[in-house]
Order: sequence, then structure tokens, then C-alpha cells
Amino acid sequence: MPQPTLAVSTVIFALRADSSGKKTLMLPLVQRIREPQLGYWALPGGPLEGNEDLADAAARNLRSTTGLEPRYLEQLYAFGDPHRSPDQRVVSIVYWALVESAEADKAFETENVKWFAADCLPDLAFDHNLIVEYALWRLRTKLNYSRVAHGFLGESFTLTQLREVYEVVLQRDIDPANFRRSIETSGGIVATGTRVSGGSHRPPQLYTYDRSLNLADQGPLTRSPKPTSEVSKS
Amino acid sequence: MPQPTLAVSTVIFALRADSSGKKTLMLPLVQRIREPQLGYWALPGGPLEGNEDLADAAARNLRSTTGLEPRYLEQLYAFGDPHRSPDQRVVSIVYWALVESAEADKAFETENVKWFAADCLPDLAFDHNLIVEYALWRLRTKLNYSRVAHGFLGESFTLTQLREVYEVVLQRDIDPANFRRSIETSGGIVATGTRVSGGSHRPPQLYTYDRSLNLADQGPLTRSPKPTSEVSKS
DNA sequence: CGGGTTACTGTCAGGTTGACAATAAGTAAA
DNA sequence: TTTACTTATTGTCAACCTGACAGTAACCCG
Repeated sequence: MPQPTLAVSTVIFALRADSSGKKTLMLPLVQRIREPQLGYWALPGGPLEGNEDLADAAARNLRSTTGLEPRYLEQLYAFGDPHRSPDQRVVSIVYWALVESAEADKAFETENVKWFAADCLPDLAFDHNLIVEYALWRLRTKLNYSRVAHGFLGESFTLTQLREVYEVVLQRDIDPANFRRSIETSGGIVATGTRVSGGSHRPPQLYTYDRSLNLADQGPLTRSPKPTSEVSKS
Repeated sequence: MPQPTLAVSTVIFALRADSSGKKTLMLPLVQRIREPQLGYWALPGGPLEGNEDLADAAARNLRSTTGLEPRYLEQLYAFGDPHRSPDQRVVSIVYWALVESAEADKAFETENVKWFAADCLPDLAFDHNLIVEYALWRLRTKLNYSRVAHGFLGESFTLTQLREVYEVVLQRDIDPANFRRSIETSGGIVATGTRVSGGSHRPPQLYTYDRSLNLADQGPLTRSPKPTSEVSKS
């Protein structure tokens, strides 16, 4: 009895402007260029190579698909239903990733790679609709109790930018005052002191995530934060 | 380049009396009878067979290890570090399971299968210490926002039994009055009307989990509850 | 300098939570 | 039979958290 084929795929999320210009949660898909499911859109993925860690394999095909580095990468689930691929048995270990908005706009798009709005997908290859649905659920759930939101943003950001991430992903308006309070009390964020001028309004302050805290919330699996010499600075 | 070997293992939890008679969170381990890591204790597991779903494979080796049916079974994580097994590349898809206390006591124990207290394990084979640590973290985390606790109990139970599950797993005392209130308001539990007599105190009421709700909390992955004809009963 | 816009602070009512007092309903001992 | 003991169950209260929203601050632009 042959061993099942092992593949690694990734659900890549970014906030980008959709066709109407509104910031939307989007993900890149690739069009299948061979059977089975030729022509269908699918999650980027491929076989596990050589001596590569699972997460590295995910990062690699994220890079080859979008040309970008993920700011957040986490294992989602292993899908192994015997009939999820018509011909041969394939077990897919799926990761989900967040990439920064600013850079995601620079990502290449080709004939066979397109970005789709996460809540408005066509029929995808295999069980990939279910996979995306689950990734979306995980992202939304996790936004509420951990700090994944920074995966969509750059090094520093205003509270309004951070709030916008929540609003777009959770699809509801959030009171700016209450948002500020809850973020400030739950900690993990540090004011840089610098402000963004230029808007025709009071200039907002820039914040950074506190790297001395590790709130990725994966328990014992979390790689311990690299020992930065900055810890003693404050 | 050979495909990595794919294996399925399971962390099985049950509440059982330890040597001193105290209810403890325990798990069964098997002793390795071949290289690599001969003699070390390890999680029960084995290769994926034929046309079997991943969860079925986990359930199968849970049955063959403990002789019991799990009351709860969920995928934990796929471990694929290239060096986790010395000789060949093995990717393990690990599940975690809860079995009912009453029955767990009937489970067979042999020379090569023993139960260990979850918080007091020897050095295990491969990366299995890390795996158990993560499973334990997941169990404790999940106890707080979902209804997994019933996986340790039978069909019906008193609130004290339910509370005891929380106390043993989370290793802290819980106020019975507050526990009752929080369980009652969060719902999902139904009084059966019958009481347990025999104790030298006021007889407690028996409760059942409300099967019409699905609070396993796996989002879209949750198999929808079997359409029972009982739904229309109430 | 005044209007427009967003940043930020303050307040208040309602809900939730933990600590703990009080009562209920059994068994067992006196 | 009455009292003691044990757990079940209900009630109360203060501290805290949250959502709604009013009010002030600081910038740009005309």
C-alpha cells in the first residue's frame, strides 16, 4: 500500500484595495495548470522538499507565489480525507500567513496568480473552499484574543490603522475610544513618541508591538523570542 | 528524494486515581520495542492505513492501546521537524482525545502500556515531551471557552463532577457557587430532573449536555450534529 | 481666525466575576 | 427524635469590564 502524498499549502491573507477601492481582506490563488482539477483556482502549495521544516516549506511557496515575506505564519490544520483528491491520496498540511498591506500591493500578479476577496471566492479546487473558510474563522477568532493583527501592518502604525485591521477583518465598526482603551489595557503595544503629521487633523501617535512579550498564543510551540539586547534598554 | 513517512499519534487524556488515590490527569504511553529509541516511552501511534481518514486512524490506535472509545477527539498539530526522528524523516499528525473516567479505569495495562500522570512524565521518545506539553496547554486553554470537559464524563453528571474535571485539569479550586452560575448562564447544559441519592448530604441533580448545540468550537470543521429526531421533541 | 477632521480623554450605565453568607436536604450519630 | 455534619443550591455585594457617547485637543485649509 503506497504512502499518501504529503503536500504543504498556505492560505495567505492581506488587506488590499478591491476593485472599488475599499480595503478588503484578500488572498492570492493560483490557477491549476494540470489535472486533476485543471483550470480551477487553488491555494498555493506543493510537495515538501528535502530537509525542509514544514513552516519553511510554507514560507517558501508563499515567497514564490507572492514574492513577499510573511509577517505571521502559523500552522492551520492537516487535511487528510481519503477522497479529497480524486486520483491519489494526498494529505495537505496547511499553513496560514499574514502579509503587510503596504507590500502586498507590490506583489506580482500573473495570468495564473490572482488575488480574490476572501468572502467572495469562486468554486475552488479540491476541498480548498473549506480550507479557506476554516482559515478565515481562525483568523477572526484569533484576532480577539491574541496580537495577530500586527501581521497586516508594518513595524510601526497608528491606532487607527490597527483598528482598521480589526474592522475590515471582523466586518464591523469599532468605537475608536473603546478600542484605544482595550488595546492600551491589554498591553503589548508601545508608543514610539513620534507622530504622523500631514493629515488635516490632529497628528496621531505611532505605536510598535512590544517584542519582549510573546502573545502569539501558541503555548509551548511558540519559538521563544530571540534574545534581543534591547530588553534591558527601557 | 523519498517522501517522508506519515504517522498518526494520539495524546489520550483521562482522569484516574493515581497511586495515592487522588484524581489526576493521566495519559497512557507505550514502550518502544524497536529502534530507534528502543525502551523509551512514547505516544501510541502508527502509520496511516489504507483508505482511512486521519481521525479514524487516531481512533483506531486509541482503541488498540486502551481498548476504549474516545468521547472527544480533535486534531492537535502536525509535527514535521526534519530531525525529530534520528534515521528517517517522519511527519506525525497528532490527535488528542478524552476518555471517560469510569471506563478508563477498566482499560488494560500491560508490560508495554502504562498510564502516567500528565504533569510528571519521564523523558519520552522523539519530541513527545513537547507534544504532550502542547496537548496539555490546548486542553487547559480549551476548557475555558468550550465544552470539552464533558469528554471526561459519562452521559449524565452532577455539577460537582463537572467542576472536579475543571479543578483537576486546571489545578486550582473553583468556587462551587460561582461555577454553577457560570455554567448555567453560558448554557449548553440541561437538568435531567433526576437526583443522585445515597450521599450523606443533599442529593445533587443530574445534568446532560445539550446536544442541539455544538460548542466543540472548531468552526467550520465541526461535523454538523447528526440530525436526531429528538430535536423536535422539546 | 473659524470650520472641518481626526486624535484622544472622560463619564456613565449595565453586565460579569470573585468572595462569601445563608439556606436546603439529605445521612449518621446521639 | 433530635442534633450534627455534609454537600447542594440560592443570594448578595463590591470590583471590574464594556459599550455608548459626550467633550476637548491639535492639526490643515480656507
